[in-house]
Amino acid sequence: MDRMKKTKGRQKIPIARIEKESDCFATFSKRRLGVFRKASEISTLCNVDIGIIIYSPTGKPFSFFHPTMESVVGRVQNPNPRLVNDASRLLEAYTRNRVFQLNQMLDKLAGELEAEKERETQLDEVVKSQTGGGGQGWWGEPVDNFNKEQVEEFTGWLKHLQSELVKELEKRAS
Amino acid sequence: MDRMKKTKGRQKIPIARIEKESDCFATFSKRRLGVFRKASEISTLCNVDIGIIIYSPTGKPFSFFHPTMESVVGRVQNPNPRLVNDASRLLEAYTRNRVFQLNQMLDKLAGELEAEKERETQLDEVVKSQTGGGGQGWWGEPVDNFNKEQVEEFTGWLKHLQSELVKELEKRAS
DNA sequence: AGCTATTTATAAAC
DNA sequence: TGTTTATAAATAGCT
Repeated sequence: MDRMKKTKGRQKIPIARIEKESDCFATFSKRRLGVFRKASEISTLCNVDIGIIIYSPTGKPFSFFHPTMESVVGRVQNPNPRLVNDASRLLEAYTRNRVFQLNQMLDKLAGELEAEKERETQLDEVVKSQTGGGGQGWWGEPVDNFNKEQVEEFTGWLKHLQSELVKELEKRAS
Repeated sequence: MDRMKKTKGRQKIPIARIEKESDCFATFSKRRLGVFRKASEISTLCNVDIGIIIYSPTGKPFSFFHPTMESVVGRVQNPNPRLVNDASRLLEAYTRNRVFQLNQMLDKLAGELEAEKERETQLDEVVKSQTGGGGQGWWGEPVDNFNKEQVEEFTGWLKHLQSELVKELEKRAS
């Protein structure tokens, strides 16, 4: 016997702007996850790097990177890096510095709230060892004085620092 | 009467590295299109901006941006497009994403502090300690989203730094 | 955040 | 690469 269908099931919709706001938000949430899942799958299946940035209807940014932002942007794993990627690395330096600042500010503010907070985090160690605790950071150094070793050190340090920062950020965000 | 089925149809596969190269390539082509189609759909349906960069198994980059790269990274004319390639743009978007999130956390934390004045003083201190009390460089700017001047300044800085780094890398290669 | 009926994506084979 | 087919997976409309 044919019982009443519980729902209409999935319906075909035209690929055009969804005007009703609530429907639009709902669709965005579901499909964003769908896109990220597909991205994750292809990166696993084919062992490729992928990065996605998407802004919600309210303007909030969401991102997905696999396996890491660095691998997508910097192509560190690429055995034949091209010169153009160096621009990416430099942007990465900018990013890291920027995020570093923000972390410092977060520390400062959070410290005001929680009084004596433990200060010897892994991140602190990394930063300390790099800045030498003394003068200005690496960004204060004139570019012209870069030599081979410094360039290598620089990129290696960025790589390391980035992973630490990302870890730290994830921790703080949760 | 049941006739022989022409094909097995779609089969379930585990989401794990496809070892056979030809299968991997075929899957990549199909799924890359699938991801881009999904991206296109969500951007149309919800009128949102999205950017994707994906590298093929052979390392070739493919990108999808809607409606334009500029809109995704939220920035206008770049003086030197070659300098900042797709990956760099995506990185910048990532930066924005991070900065956005951190700004939100900062706002939340700051809201729990009482005086706005006090907050600004503290931020100022952090910035000062960052820059060694001296410079007024872009890295010393208060936390905020990029504005036009910053972007231009940064681009100029990047251009200079990149040319220097390229020189170094060329030296290193010879 | 769940539930289905249905549409859509895609693995296999050509 | 492109096409077909049968089945797996995603998701629109409801709750």
